Amino acid sequence: MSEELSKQYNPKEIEDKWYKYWEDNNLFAAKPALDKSSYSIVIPPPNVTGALHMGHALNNTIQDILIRYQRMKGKNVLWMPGTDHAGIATQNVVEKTLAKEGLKRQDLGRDKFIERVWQWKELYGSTIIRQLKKLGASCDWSRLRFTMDCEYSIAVTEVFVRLYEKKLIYRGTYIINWCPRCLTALSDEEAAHKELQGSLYYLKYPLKDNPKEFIKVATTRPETMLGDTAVAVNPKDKRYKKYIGKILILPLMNRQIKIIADTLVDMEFGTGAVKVTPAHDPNDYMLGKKHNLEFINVLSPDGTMNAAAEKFCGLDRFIAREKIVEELRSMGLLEKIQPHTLSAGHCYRCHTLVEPYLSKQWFVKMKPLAKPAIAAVKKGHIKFHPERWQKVYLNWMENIQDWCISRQIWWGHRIPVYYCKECQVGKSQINSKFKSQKSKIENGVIVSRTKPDKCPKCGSIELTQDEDVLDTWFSSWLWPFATLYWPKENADLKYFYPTATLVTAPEIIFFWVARMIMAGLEFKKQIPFKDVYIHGTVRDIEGKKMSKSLGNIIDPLEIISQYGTCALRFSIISITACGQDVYLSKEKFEQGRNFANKIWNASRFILMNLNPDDVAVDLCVFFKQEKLDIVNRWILSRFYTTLEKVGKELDNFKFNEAANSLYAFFWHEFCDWYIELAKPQILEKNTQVVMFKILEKYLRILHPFMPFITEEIWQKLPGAKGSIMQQTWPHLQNELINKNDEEQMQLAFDIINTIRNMRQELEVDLTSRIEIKLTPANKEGRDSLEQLIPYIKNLAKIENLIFSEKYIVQKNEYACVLKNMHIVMPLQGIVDAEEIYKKNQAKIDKLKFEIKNKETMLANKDFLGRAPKEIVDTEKTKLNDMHQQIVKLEAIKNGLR
RNA sequence: GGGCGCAUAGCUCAGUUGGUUAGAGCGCUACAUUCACAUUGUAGAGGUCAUAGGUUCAACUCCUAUUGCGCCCACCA
Repeated sequence: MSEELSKQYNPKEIEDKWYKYWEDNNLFAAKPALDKSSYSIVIPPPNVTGALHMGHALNNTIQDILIRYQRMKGKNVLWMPGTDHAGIATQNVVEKTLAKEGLKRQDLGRDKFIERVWQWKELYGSTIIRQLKKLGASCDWSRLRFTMDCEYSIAVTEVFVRLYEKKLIYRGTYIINWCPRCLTALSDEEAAHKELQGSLYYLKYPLKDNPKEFIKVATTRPETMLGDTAVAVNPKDKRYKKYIGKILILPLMNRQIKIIADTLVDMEFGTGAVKVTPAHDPNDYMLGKKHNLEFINVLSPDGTMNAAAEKFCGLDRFIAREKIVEELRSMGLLEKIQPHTLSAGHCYRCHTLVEPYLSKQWFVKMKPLAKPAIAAVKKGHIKFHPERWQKVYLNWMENIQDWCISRQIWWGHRIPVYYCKECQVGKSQINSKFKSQKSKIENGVIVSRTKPDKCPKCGSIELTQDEDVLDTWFSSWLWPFATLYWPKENADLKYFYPTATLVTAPEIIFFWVARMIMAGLEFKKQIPFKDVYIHGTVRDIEGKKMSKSLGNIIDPLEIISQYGTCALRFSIISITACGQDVYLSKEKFEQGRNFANKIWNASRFILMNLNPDDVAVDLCVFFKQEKLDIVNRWILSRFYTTLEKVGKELDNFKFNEAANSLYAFFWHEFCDWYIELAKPQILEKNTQVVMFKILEKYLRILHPFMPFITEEIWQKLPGAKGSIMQQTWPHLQNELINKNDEEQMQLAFDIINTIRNMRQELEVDLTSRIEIKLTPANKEGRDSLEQLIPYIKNLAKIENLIFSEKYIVQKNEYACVLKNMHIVMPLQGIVDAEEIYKKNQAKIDKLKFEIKNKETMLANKDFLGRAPKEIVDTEKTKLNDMHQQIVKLEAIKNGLR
């Protein structure tokens, strides 16, 4: 007898204890074992700067459920943990701390700054890891990786070199997204398009031949006009035909620019004439190349105007915009300003408006990499859950653009490219004026796995490494195999790769998921994972995305300290339908807390009443030897039905349904009915065994969802050996599932509930014991009811239960119809007979209507031909029941009159 | 401009390939309380399944259109 369990579940006291126990006993450790098949998951590495938020909580709970489930099912599991160096984000954070000391990174210099970042990482970088442990994550922490680890860098460099050698990496000058705050190039994915209220400015450019005649152009960014080198019109446009080839004078700059014709120009938009700024707009860049125009860069990297902007030099782009508009207005060259909404890219890290900017960067040619990655998904080698994300993936992959991978920041993997001064090599010259696209730059570029001592061509030792670092995602896309020390082909890599499932959020399908598939196929010649489970976005109760800046965060750690980890995990899983967004409020975690408490108290009750000597038996053997009563048979059947259901749901990534199945079984069947029914016979051996075995097995299937509470209770069970983590997932025992027993019990429950209803309806004292007459429709019904009598009597508080053969209702009696059953109760107190009469009449009318529908359905040849036999049969029995009910209702009705 | 998702009880949402009387949690109402659990129990009220058509013996479920909300992608200056 255990009496040490407190009245309420107290998570704080036990969670850390059990987590430590698991770690101390190496229960998370994964080693290749040839006699077992592997199941591995790589964690989406959180940023080292990160702190646990609800998105992590959801993401990692799902992974932990999968891992713990597969571990118990006998798979050799690996959950690979790690963090991401998060180039720009981390650099920003460290720069902020520097700013507090009044320093800039340039004050420290590159090496010192990077040292500071590493220091910062040592101090704060493991915060998120500690928090993941609070969440119960069962990662193999001995394998913790970081995307800037030495060995990881080897993989990154290897990949760069291989791609370069395959001519899939190239350097070139193109319009890229430039963040003037972070002072770096961004990939297309890192420039998040947002709508903003802007203006459309109509400018007038005078013709050289006739300064009184103007061509009007419309622009949203008037400051770029300083870099205009042409105006373009559509060749079909009648308004402008006569001007094609003529020369305009660019105001403020007094530069001569040509009017060119190109079909790209939309005649409908603006004035139909468009200013062409090849250095500051992707479309204009294309026009510039096509028509051999000059490329004039008028912006500095920090978003101020540069020397090419002459008198506007040094002004911020937005101030310059105002000044230029003012000056044009005073010159009479501003036609009008219209409000205009446009969508423009913003830096995904600092939300600054990015500038399309001409600069020399490194790119990955994506089309050849995308091809096999598209095929892998189309052939079904990789499956998305829910399926709809497959379309999103394919759509992006089929329209993929080259990937700009160089970043002008310091924190990250240095590009493994070296330039030989002797061989006349230029380095990335962002701020240079562009005169010619044809440069000899590729001469003297050395791409090498290790730093070369001298130039292989001329032998010069004057080598400088490229200043830039690689996009963070250029290391993340190698995560599934680089964490296993690729390019070394070791035993771990062979055993655990490819991984089984990737669990992630929709936001990073392009950034990460798609690229991992490409990398896996390119470098490992194998898909990186078989299933991709995309969960929803966590939002607040108003549907807004949870974010620090909006201040609508619910802190998972706060929920953990208030309600416990198990409550957090259970709640968040039970409200996360496959791929749907999650709307959270604090109150939603009460359900998880209440459930944990319910499990706690039910277990406490069972343990208080348990005789340990009785329960040390094998359930199946016991079941075959003993003749169990229907209540015990029923709950066993229900348990195994639930076990089967939960297994299927987990295999199909239906986590919320699995959680709800577990919840409904335990609370509404095991506690509400079984324990209540079993109380009078709780000391009988049969009940002891069944009650205990179900609790013990149930704890195991609940464990992946609620690891701490199940471990705590498990350890208190008599005969418990080791951790619940090490137990096997219960085997399905089909012979214990008995649908007939389930139906019988359901009938008993219905009777009990009906009697309770009748008492309430008739205002009969609910505590008093009364006498009830039951009229089963046939002998079988009667036989099956006889074994249920004690239970029904007890729960429905019936003094005496009499079977009667006739349907006749006496004068001071009231009756109800339940399926093919007739329940008669003596009338007590004052009851409005007329009202009951009317109610019955309404029921009869409704039934008649339904009978009519059923009859036409059953008379229909199409239905009989198409519908499965089972359905036809059940429909027929239903119809029969209905007819019988009508008869009985009529009898009751007539009795009342 | 293209694509996707959502609309079901007062609120938040489930509902597997069309087939019981459409479910859960929270909230609300009534009753219960030395009994494992008030973080409880029993019951109740509350739904024209967004709207309009169509397919079908049968539609919350499939098709078409409409409305409202949300998300993603896109070079309209």
